[in-house]
Amino acid sequence: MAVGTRERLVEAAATSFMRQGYAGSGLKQITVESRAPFGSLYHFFPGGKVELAAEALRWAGAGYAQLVAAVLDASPDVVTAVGDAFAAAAHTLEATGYADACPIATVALEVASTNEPLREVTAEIFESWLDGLTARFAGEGIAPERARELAVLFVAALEGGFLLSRAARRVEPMEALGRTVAEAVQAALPAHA
Amino acid sequence: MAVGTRERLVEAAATSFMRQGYAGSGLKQITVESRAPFGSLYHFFPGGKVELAAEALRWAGAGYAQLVAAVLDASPDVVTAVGDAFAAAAHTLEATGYADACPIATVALEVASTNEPLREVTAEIFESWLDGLTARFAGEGIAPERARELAVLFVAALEGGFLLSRAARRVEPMEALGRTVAEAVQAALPAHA
DNA sequence: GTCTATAAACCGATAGAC
DNA sequence: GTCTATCGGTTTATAGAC
Repeated sequence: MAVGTRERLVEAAATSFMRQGYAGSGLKQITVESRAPFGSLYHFFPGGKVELAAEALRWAGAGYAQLVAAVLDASPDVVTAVGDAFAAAAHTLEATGYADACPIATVALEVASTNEPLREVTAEIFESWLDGLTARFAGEGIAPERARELAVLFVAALEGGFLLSRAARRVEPMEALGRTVAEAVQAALPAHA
Repeated sequence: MAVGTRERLVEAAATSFMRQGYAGSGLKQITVESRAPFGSLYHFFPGGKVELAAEALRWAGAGYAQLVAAVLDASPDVVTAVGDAFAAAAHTLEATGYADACPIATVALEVASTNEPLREVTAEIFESWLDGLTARFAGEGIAPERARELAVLFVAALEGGFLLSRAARRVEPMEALGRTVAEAVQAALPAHA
């Protein structure tokens, strides 16, 4: 088999959760879009919706981390790279009609006070993102505590940018954030004049 | 009457949407918590869930803007004020078990690609917040374009801070953002050395 | 006009035939 | 292990009694 039923279920679930949220996504619809029989869902995920969501979030979270890392790796200096990451996010928003954004955020806010197992999954994903970015900034000679602060700023601004730009259907907030976050990173560099 | 049925419905809806999201909130539950007969909901809001949500979002959005403005007004200098706002948000998160955060964000992400009327309501609320903050920063002698960028940074970082802190159930991200955003405002002040 | 009862559709989840 | 039929419960919304 090229792509198994199980993988199609995870992918369709991740897309549906990103665009419609957790409570707004129906399992029926996910199986239809996966071209999977409804019963197969409970064959592969005996834990039902929560187990499927946990796997979809982890899969999408790892993919998004790779995507951001690739954009950051493409630029030689870290300040330009940060600006490019926000520009890439803005471009993706425009290209997809403001549908493709963070695959974790909507669900994370929904489950933060209502579903403890899924809340822990989203916490692990965000923490892994922050760890990777902290190491990257620290590799530029920035002190660890400062590198962590910049990583938090990067992720929070990106998430806030998705929120504001999707609501307004304009990329201006995301573009403005690219400038201010890049400046903050610039100011933290040891070689900063 | 002290507080009318209609106002209780709006308040209960706003709280439910903030904690459980739009799709995750049931009208039945909202009427129970409002101590309102179910039929009264459609008496006051013939447009049903969407009309109730639009009014609840606008009401909560205006209230949150007032809350933030009060915190910012309490401090004489704007840099301290920005730090205080993030500290206040962190304190509220801890005091409410990470339940009381932004009353708009969860719904805004849910409806951004699925409900055009409500998406427009969330866009108007965010834009009113940004307008108020832009005017405040401009009042400090910061150029309009720069003031707008700082307003976007403030709101995006606050929203990203709610997301990261609620997921992790730790206030460290929100506190770190208070420091970095305050620094960004400091650097933009005309009197900045 | 306030409230109860219920309609009609959909939800997550399961049983069981093949 | 693939797939259908359906369970019991909940959803939004409405009809109609009082």
